[in-house]
Amino acid sequence: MRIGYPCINRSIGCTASGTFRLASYTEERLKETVKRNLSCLEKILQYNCEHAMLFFRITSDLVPFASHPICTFPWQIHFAKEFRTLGEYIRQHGFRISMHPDQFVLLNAPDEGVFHRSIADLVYQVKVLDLMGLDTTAKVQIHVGGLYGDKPLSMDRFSEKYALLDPVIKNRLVIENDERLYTIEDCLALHERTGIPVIADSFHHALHNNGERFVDLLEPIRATWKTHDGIPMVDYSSQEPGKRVGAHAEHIVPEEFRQFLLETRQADFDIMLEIKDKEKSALAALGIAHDDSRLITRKNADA
DNA sequence: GGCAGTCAAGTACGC
DNA sequence: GCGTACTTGACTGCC
Repeated sequence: MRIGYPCINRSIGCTASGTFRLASYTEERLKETVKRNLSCLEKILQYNCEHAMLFFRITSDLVPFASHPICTFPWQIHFAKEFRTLGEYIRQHGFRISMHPDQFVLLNAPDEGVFHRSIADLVYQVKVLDLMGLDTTAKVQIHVGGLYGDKPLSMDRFSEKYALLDPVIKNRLVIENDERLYTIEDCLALHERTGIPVIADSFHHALHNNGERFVDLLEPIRATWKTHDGIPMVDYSSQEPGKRVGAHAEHIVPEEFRQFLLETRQADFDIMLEIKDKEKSALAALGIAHDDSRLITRKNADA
């Protein structure tokens, strides 16, 4: 078990998500921004290494507009060396890496344009992981997509579109349950039809489910991850008090997290803490999990 | 320097 | 049918 947080580190004073307005796009601007982002990503990984946080989600903004037609600059070639160096660092220290395209990536969209733009974005995200030389345990997680007024049909369309994907994308893609439309059970059903691994979000599951307990789904979920996929990834969060139902917490709730570790103790997986104060909660989580036998520490990861 | 409006992309839903 | 929420940080223009 590794523990980590997504995309942003609030402690180190830089961001790997720097971007700019489409209207101010220039090749120069892109180069400067990507250079800064990659340099900051290196700092974030160093910070994570020092604190034994070995799971990290890389921001989709690492290369702004990478999948937009305006971006014709060969960033893959220009920054190949930087990506390779980052990848070496990641492998050397035993990090697990994920990426998460945002809501606009919809494989099951009936609109062909939306579908093709989604493919373009997946190509970009997979390319980032490939340039780093990471194996297929590094994943790109997406949601099933929209309902489009007919859920069974929209699930059929997901399977059909998934079948069309390049193996390079398929090897990295995993599907996640969401809080309103598709449950873990829906994702498991899609796994049966496509072979795609299922990444569970425990918080989304609490808000939208088919009556099953989260712990009872861990074994069926684990079975969707093959050896080359690595152990399952799990997204974890809790409710921010007083906010809309589904709003992610500002801080980890230690007692809740301790209970989560206890309930799931028979399963092994990597935990992504989707909590707003990022590395701060991840540090707290590591403290809570320090005597959990599943936890991979920096020492045994380096060894 | 600080603030508020806005940002590539889509869908669901209420009116 | 249309506007807004969703979710989010950060860019950008304006004061």
